Amino acid sequence: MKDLNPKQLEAVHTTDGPLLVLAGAGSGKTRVITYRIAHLIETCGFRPEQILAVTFTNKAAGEMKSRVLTMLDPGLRTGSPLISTFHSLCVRILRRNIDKMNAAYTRAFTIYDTDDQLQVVRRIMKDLDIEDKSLTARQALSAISWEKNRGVSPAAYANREQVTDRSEKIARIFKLYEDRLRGSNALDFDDLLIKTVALLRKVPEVRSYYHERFRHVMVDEFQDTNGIQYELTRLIAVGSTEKVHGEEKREALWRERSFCVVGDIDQSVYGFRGSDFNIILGFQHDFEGTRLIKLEQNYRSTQTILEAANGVIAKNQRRLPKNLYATPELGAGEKIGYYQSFDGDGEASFVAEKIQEHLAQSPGTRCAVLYRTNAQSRLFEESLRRRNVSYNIVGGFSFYERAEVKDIIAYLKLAMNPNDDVAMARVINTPVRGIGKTTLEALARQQRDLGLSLWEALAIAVEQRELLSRTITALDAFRKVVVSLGELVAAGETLSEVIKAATMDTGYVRALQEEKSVEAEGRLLNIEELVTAAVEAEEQGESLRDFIDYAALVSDTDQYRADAQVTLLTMHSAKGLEFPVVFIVGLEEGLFPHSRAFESAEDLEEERRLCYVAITRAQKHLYITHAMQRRTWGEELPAEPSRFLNEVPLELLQDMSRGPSWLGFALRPETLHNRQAAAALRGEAPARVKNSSNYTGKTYNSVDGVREFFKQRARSGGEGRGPARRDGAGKRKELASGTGSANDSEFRVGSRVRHSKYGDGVVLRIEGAGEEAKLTVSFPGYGQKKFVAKYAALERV
DNA sequence: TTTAGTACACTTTTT
DNA sequence: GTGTACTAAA
Repeated sequence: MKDLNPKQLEAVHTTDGPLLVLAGAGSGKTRVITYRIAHLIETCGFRPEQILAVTFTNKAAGEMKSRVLTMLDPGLRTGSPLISTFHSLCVRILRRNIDKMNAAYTRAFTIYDTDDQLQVVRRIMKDLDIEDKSLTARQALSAISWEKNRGVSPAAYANREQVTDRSEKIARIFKLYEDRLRGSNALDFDDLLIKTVALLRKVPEVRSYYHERFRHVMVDEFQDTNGIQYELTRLIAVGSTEKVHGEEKREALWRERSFCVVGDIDQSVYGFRGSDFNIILGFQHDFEGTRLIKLEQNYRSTQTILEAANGVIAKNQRRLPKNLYATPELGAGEKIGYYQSFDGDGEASFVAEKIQEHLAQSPGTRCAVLYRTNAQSRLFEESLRRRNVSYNIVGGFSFYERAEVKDIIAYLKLAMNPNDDVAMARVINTPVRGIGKTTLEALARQQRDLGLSLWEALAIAVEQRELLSRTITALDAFRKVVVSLGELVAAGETLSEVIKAATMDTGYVRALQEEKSVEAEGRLLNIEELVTAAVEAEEQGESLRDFIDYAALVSDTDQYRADAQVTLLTMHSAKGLEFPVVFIVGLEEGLFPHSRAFESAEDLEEERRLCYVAITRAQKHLYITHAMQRRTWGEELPAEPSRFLNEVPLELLQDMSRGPSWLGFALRPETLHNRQAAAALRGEAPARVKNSSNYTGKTYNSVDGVREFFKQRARSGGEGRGPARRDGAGKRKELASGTGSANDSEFRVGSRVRHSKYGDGVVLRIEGAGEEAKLTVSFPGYGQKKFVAKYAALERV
């Protein structure tokens, strides 16, 4: 405890009553939580099981768990505190108690991820014949989720005052969606929280069990909680959601008990999924006698980086004023590197080069590239790969999202809950068993008429024998496969045995082996990996149930490895992490801030908080970059510099661009004058702040500057773009002007080429000519791949 | 019924 | 650029 400052120490030592810790970025928040847990166990004598700490991501939970475990005296480690995400906490509670609620669910319930939910909605829309483009399954689902999270039932939604054509459709989908999930004994991510809250409210024994058990409840990243999550934690910590009146009652409640929430409204970046930082603002009001502790000493970043972060966040209206003090020993630090590139490739090259410099100068330095959307990662992957810099990427596609992995898991889900319609629809004909569209439709019809699950409909179909005998045989074979898997589970077979049966006895692996294609090889490897993961989980004492739940709740963010030299990740995933060297890329209007945030001032402020989060990840070196044009949806479009660039105090920036840049323009005296005038105007008219036009006003000058710059560029021919740049537009022009010939094709049989994913290979065959040509390329280790020359990112070596 | 080929939508951010 | 959903042919 000696290395804590007085404020941190106060937070650790406050062990009775409600406690609100406002922790600025880099102020040692996780440290405080872990020390506090250790203190409660080692000094106050609470048993580890009496402590609950809730986080939002598995990553944060895992990190906290391991830090607590290494800190605890091994002698006192009789059990471990429950450190978990909201969702896994709910799964845990529901698996033990959901049947006590009498709500048609059993403890064998299945969890539906977003993909499963979409399948359900798509099917419903098909059944209801709602298939116009104005309402996509995705939109319907997000509307439903929004309503669910606000406690609106399908009936209440249907009876609302304003009924539009759209809302009427959604109401019908909503109703069926809930029915079908219930029929499949399935819960979606929202349900996990909603049903847990309902359970704790309805069943006093369950509520008091958890209330009595957890004497100390802690919530990390509290600014990201939504109403339901808040309710959940209150039900556990307080035993009710009522305000506790009267000094005496409060004292009785808080004796040897605490409710500690930690957060920072400037880092609230999950508004899109319903989080509401008004909850943190109202906390003291909800709990009389709340102890408030502010952690304002930043131990992470240099003075320069902090000033940049403060400069940006100061532009937000909706916030609590806050001071974040730098640690003098860390010094002012280097200026912030600014780079304007011609396009996305140029940006990626700059970043990769700088990373190489840093790694050469001080080997072992951890670098991170932060972007707004996952789609941006590709260019950085390519440029790093070209330079042989190994990297670690967080997000994108997860292992558990791969088709073959989901297939095997669907079999396991069916073994435990054959009524899981989504799982059933997924594997009933995988591998192919001759159960096609017609048969499925027949089953679906019966299902609808009799109100059954797909599984029950199948059993009846087999019995009635009204289908072709060949079909009946196929259906019965499938039924037997699932039944025998179910028997294994019922007999208490081990996780590894069941998963082996799910891969072998279903014929899944055999089908892949017979395919003998490269893709099948890859799938087999993934299945192998899944089995290995299951065996390892079993060694950790996990059951099949645990394993499946884990697969449903892990996100891509969890793949983060702290030891990697270079990490590529979104700004959202970067929350809670720190890196000596940080690149924030794609600072362009429409990308960051994202165009979806343009409509409302609130959303823009959330984007700005995201910018604040991104900047404060940096410890020593920070770079910000933007491109003059960027490829979106395959189209190269001009991009305007982000308004956030203008909000960083410009004197903190050092221009590393080749040639003239936006920054150079912004720093010209007359421009500066305009900026100051604009700033003064803003200061005089604070009432207009809510108007979003105010935001565009700030970048107005700079936008003009960019146009000017573009004009100049057109005349002078532009900055030095890399000679290796593949310019799709240029090629198209050549073709159009009639110069296209066989010569036009970059490739010949025998050419050596490089692909971003498969590495170096040799062209085996070319079909067609020019950019439409189809190339067959052999890659050592990956086999043969086919590409269309126009689309494949193939480079000649 | 299956498969190959093509059209098309996709891009916030996460459990 | 990429993955999925639909369509046409076998």
